[in-house]
Amino acid sequence: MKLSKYFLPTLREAPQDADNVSVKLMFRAGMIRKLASGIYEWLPLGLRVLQKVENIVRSELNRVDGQEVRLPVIQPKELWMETGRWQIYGKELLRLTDRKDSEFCFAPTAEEVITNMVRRDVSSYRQLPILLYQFGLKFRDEIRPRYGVMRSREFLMKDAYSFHASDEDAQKWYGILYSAYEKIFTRCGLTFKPVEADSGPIGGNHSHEFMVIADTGEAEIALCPGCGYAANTEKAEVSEQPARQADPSKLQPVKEVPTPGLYTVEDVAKFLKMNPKQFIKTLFFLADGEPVMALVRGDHELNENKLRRVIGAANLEKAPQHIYEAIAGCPAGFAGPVGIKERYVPGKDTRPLKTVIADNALKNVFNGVSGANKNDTHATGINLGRDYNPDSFADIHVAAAGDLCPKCAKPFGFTRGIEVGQTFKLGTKYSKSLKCNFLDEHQKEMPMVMGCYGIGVTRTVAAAIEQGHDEWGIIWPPAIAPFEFSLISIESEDKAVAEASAAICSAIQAEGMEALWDDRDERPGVKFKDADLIGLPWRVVVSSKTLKDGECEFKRRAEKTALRWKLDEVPAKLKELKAEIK
RNA sequence: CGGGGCGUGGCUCAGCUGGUAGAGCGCUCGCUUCGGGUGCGAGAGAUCGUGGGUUCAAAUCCCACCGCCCCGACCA
Repeated sequence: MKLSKYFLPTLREAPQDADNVSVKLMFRAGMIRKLASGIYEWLPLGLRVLQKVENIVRSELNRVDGQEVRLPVIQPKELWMETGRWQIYGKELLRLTDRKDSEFCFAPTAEEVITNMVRRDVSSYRQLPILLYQFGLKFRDEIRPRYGVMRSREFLMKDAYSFHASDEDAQKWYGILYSAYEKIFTRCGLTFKPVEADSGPIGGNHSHEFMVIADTGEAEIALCPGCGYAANTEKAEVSEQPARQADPSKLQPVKEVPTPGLYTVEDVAKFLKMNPKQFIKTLFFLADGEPVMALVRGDHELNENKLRRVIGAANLEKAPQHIYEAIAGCPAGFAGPVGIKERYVPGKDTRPLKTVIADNALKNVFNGVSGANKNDTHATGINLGRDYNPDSFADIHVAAAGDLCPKCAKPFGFTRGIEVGQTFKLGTKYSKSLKCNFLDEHQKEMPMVMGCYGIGVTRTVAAAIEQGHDEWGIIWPPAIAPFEFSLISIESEDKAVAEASAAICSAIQAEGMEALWDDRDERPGVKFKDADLIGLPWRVVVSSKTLKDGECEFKRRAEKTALRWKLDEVPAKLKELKAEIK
C-alpha cells in the first residue's frame, strides 16, 4: 500500500479528551476518530488491526468446531421480557421504539436472541453440542465512557454460545473454550492471565476473565505467589487470619467522642490519630427490600457480590439515607453496631434490621472505633461480644493487601489488568427462562446446558497498544500489526530508489506479507517519525546512500540498531521474518 | 445523579477589564532542503457550541439549553 494514497491522517498532538496512552496513540496514528461520547470511527489502519484480531479469534474458534453466525443488533422487547432482563438491565440497555410503537433494544449481548434461535431449530440431543459465535457491534449505554475504545459505549465483541445435553459436556467444553482463549491471546502477542471472576447477578456459576497485564488496567488482580491462585479482587476469596486473643487488661470501655462534621473513616482516623484498621465501617443495604447491616474493617472495602451471595439475595442495593436515619437515628457517617437493633423505632418508614453480617477480619479488631449512632459523634473502645454481636461472620470484603490466599493462606500479591475476554458457564439460566429444551435419548424433555464466551475485540486492540508502546509510538506484535513492514523511500522521486523500493515491496507481497510504503514527497525525518508512531514491526529504508553499496537498511521497531541487508538476500531474509509471525 | 472544568479554522491553544478574530501544527501553490517533524514566501479555511437578553456595539457581560472532559456515585 502506498502511503501517498492511504487515508492515514496522523497527528502531532492528541486531542485533549484522549485520556490514556492507547487512545492518544490510536488518535495520533490515524486509527480512530471520535464521533460522540463513547462512539468511535475506525479508519483504515485501525480496521486492519481489528480484522487481524478478528481472524485469529475466528480461526481458533473454527478449530474447535465453532460456527459463525450473525445476529441482529436491534432486538425485540418481547424476548428480553421472557428472561426478565428488560427490567433488570437498567439504563445501560439502549431502548428504541419503531414507527408502530413497538419496542426494541440495541444488543448489549445476545443470549436471548441466540437461545431463541436454537430453541426454534434444535430439538434433539443428537444435534448437541453446538457452538455458535458471531462478531457483532454491541451497545452499552455506560454512565461514564472513558479510556477511548477500552470503555466505549459502542464496541465490537465476539460472543460465542455453546449448548449441551449435559452438565458434564458443558464443563468439558468450558475447558475447550478456555484453552482456545489462551491460544487466541497468545497468538495476539499479549501478556495475559486468566483469573477467576465473579459471574455477577445475572451470570451463571463459573467464570474466568482473561486479563491483559497492564498498570493502567481498570481491574485489580489478586495473585498467590504460593499456589498460583489468581482472581479478580472483586471475586477473590480470602482465608481468615489466625485469631488473636484479646488481653482483658487492655480492653477499654466504650467512650463517646465528638467528631463534628467528620464522617469518613479517613477523616475520623486522622482526627483521632488512630489507624483505619481500628475502625468498624458500618453500611446499610436493602437486600430484596429488607434492611441489612454489613460491618467491615475501616481500611477494607465491602464487596457487594460477596455480601449478596452470603445473604442469598437476588437484589442488593445501598440503602438510601432515610433508612440510616430510621434505623440508626443519625446520618450515614455516624452509624455504628453498638445497640443497633434496639434503636429501631416501629412505625418509621422502614422495617427492622433483618440481619447484621460482619467481615471475618473484625474478629481481630479490639478497642474498635465506629459511629455512635448519634450525629457528629463516634465511639471508641468497641469490643466484639461485649459491645456488639453480629448475627454471622463471613468473608465480605474486597481482597486487599495483607489478605491471604484461600487455597494456601500465603499473602496475596497484586497486579492490574485489562479484561479482554470472559468465559461463563451459564448452566440452564437462559434455557429455562426461554424454554430452550431438547429431547434426550429417553424421550425426556430437558433444558439445554449453556456456556457463553466473550472477547472484546476493540478492547483487545487497545490493550495491545497499552502493552506495546514507547515514547515514540506504538510497537505492534507482528501477528496483529496492520502491516508487517514500513517501507521508507528516502527521496522517493529518485529513479533508482523508486525501483528498488518497488522491488522490495513486491518481494514482501510474494511472501504473503504487506508493506506500508512511504512514497510521499516528504523529508526523511517526517517519514521516520510517522513510522515510529504507527509502529509496524519491521522497517526497511531505501536510499541512494545504501543503494550505492547494493544494500538497504533493516530495523526492528522494538530495537535501537539498524542492520544492512544486501539487496539480493532480501527474499531470504523475508522468509526468516515470516516464520516469526507464528 | 452530585462536585469541578471546558466549548474559538482539521489538531493544540491565545484573545474574554466589550469596538466585529489570532498563533503554531496541518492543508494548497511556488522556491528551497533531503537520514530523525528543513527554511522562505504566497494563499485557502471560523455562522467564536445553540437560543435569548443587556448594549450604539458581544467571542468577551447575563440567563437558559446542548455537547465534551475529569472526580465520585453507578455498572459486571
